[in-house]
Amino acid sequence: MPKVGMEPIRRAALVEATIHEIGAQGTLDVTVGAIAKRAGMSSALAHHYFGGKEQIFLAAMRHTLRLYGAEVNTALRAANTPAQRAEAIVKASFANSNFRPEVIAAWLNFYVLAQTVPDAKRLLTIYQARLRSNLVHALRPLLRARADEVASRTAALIDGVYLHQSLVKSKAQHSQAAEDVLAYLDFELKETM
Amino acid sequence: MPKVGMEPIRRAALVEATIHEIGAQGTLDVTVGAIAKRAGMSSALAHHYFGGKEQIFLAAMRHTLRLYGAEVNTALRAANTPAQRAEAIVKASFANSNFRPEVIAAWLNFYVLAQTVPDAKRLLTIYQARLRSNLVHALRPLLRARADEVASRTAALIDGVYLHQSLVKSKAQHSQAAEDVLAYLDFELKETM
Amino acid sequence: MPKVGMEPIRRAALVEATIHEIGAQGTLDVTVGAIAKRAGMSSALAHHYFGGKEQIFLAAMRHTLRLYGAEVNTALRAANTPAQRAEAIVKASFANSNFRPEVIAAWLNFYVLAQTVPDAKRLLTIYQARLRSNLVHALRPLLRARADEVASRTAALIDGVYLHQSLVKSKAQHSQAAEDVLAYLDFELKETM
Amino acid sequence: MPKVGMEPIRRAALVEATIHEIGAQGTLDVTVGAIAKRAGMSSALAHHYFGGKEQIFLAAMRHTLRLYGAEVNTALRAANTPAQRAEAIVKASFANSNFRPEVIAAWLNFYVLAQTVPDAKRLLTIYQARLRSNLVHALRPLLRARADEVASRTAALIDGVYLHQSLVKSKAQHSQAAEDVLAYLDFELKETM
DNA sequence: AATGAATGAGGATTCATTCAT
DNA sequence: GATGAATGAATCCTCATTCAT
Repeated sequence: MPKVGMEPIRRAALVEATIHEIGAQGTLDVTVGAIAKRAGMSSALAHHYFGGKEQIFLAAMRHTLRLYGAEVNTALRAANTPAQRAEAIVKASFANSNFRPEVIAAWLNFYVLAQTVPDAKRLLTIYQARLRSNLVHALRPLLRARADEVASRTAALIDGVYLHQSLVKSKAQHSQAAEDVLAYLDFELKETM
Repeated sequence: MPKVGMEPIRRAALVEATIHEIGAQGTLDVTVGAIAKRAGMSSALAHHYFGGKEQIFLAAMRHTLRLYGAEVNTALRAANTPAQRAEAIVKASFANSNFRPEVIAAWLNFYVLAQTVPDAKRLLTIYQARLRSNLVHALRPLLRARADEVASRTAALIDGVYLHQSLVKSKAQHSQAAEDVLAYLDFELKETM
Repeated sequence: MPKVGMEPIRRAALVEATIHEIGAQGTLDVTVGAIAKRAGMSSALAHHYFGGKEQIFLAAMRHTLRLYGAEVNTALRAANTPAQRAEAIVKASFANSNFRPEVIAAWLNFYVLAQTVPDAKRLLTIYQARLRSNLVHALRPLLRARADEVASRTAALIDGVYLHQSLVKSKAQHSQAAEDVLAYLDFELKETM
Repeated sequence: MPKVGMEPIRRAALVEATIHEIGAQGTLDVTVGAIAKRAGMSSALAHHYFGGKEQIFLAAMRHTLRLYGAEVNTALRAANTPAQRAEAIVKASFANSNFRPEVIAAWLNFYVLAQTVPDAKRLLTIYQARLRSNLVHALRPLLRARADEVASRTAALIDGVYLHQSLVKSKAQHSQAAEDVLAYLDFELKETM
């Protein structure tokens, strides 16, 4: 039992536990105690490391968004043409790591958190801006003036698919979801060529 | 002051208050007391009429969905061509009565409620099925086999636009939102003709 | 068990219990639960009626100060000469109802509360001002210019005697304490005559 | 940095920090963590050196009383006549080092501590006895039989002035306070001569 | 000597819900 | 029909204290 340098380990465990707990309950109505228990520690320690429930939630958000961002970046780096770039972004959005029931539920609840907690709103806004920016960048060479419009629509479509998926607790069919959005993109792109 | 016949009035007042309260707080974390106060009665009476908090929420959901359904039906009745029918559905989705901050926030939270409360999930599922069915019905003559796909996409797009709007507390630009989705539909339809 | 008009009864019971509890513990470190229990109700009800611990304390202070003020007024009304008035004030300060262990301990702790809670400080300041004013008024005809000085000193002496008494848990000897201060006053007055 | 011989330094730092913390908060409701932080060490170390919160408080009391005692002794050694001795005691009571806001607040809270902790009561009782004894000793040659009475009164007056001062957060006017009590003493003494 | 890690216990506060009137 | 009265249960958070290193 190491007694030093526990902080990053504990924090990571709590963040992980928070996402799973929110996912399991489908609500932000989870107790710090439940999160801490799942993370294998006392609720007092959770408070010690994060200062409060809200900060725990925010850390979980940051973690989720960071993971998502990393997924997108990795996918982008493997893409060579504009079309591949756009496709990469969409596929990353529905990658296995993101499109799991608990993450979908967490995502939905982050939107709720954003209604109340300014920092949460800020995080989500940044995420949306980055997503749109990535899409515009990929689509500009192909769609010119329409790139903005299509990017916005694609972004909304992605979130809409997530929202729908939150109702279907059955194993999330990520390939299906990705295909759905990709079909739309293809449609737009074929049109132009 | 008649003592009888108050029930429907009280219930309506509570439902109305619930939506506003959820909208104002942006959360389901509203107290029965706050709802009852806004509705001008004691929380005990709220319980008397609804039996519990969950039922109050469900009533608020039913009310919201019913309003939305009515809006769609009215619009549909004024439409004559398939294209007009599709357009009517989209426009109704963003009508003034639906696309207001408090209703948007309530809508988001209904999705959260659906994660926990089976009846809530059922209601939302019914809503989605009806929306899709309406869209398919309208689009079939125009898009044939692709009608299902486009209907699904349109439905997801509508919800995605709602979700995005929940982050922008500024006065919801319903016309803008409707145009957004309609542009997509036009795009699909022109393609075919 | 009457179910209506309980508020004043409950509030009075809580105030009473608060003073006794502070007296018994000798500290402000009493729990709302303990106070409520002593008053025969749940802590939730205590919060319902007072809004919070601080307000309970403040109500207890107001009650104590009001009782003291009443004692003084009653005594003053029975006094005819200036000398009798001064004596009445001192005697009232050490009357049975005030100079009991629990009240003495409460008094001490009110001074502590006043370090933190502005309203508490205000109450104590008002009490001191009134005491001094009463004394000055009584002493002016006898001591002329020295009335202010002697009044201040008498007031400080009264509080000092209280403070000393807080250390002696044995049955407070109020007559002794009153005599103590009265001896000082007599000394001042004889000097002048 | 020597690892040995730290104990007295650490203890002194903690005692000092305790008085300042109590003074700053106006309450005994200070955390060991806050005290330790102010003293520049971990709360674990504070426990290591003192064994517990109560002992830290008691050490702070002892320190304060010892300082006061030293101040009195120094002043007494410079006094030659009985009258000078009495005056010296009073002046020492309001010396700059004692009559500062934080010390006044600490003093008040020591009285509270004495309600609960027997050792604290013992310390305060000893202090009072010593003060009275010093005063009696000084006053006996001048006042004979009345020395006891006047000593008691003076002691009570000193504490009363402290108590009043605890309400006035403005810079403690020690000279004023001392004059106040000295005026009383002069009055008693002139009377006799 | 010194501290980060860790927790159990406790306390203020909130709230849905029940009940007597 | 309507409400004030009342509470149990739950939750966040704090803190003194202990312990391994």
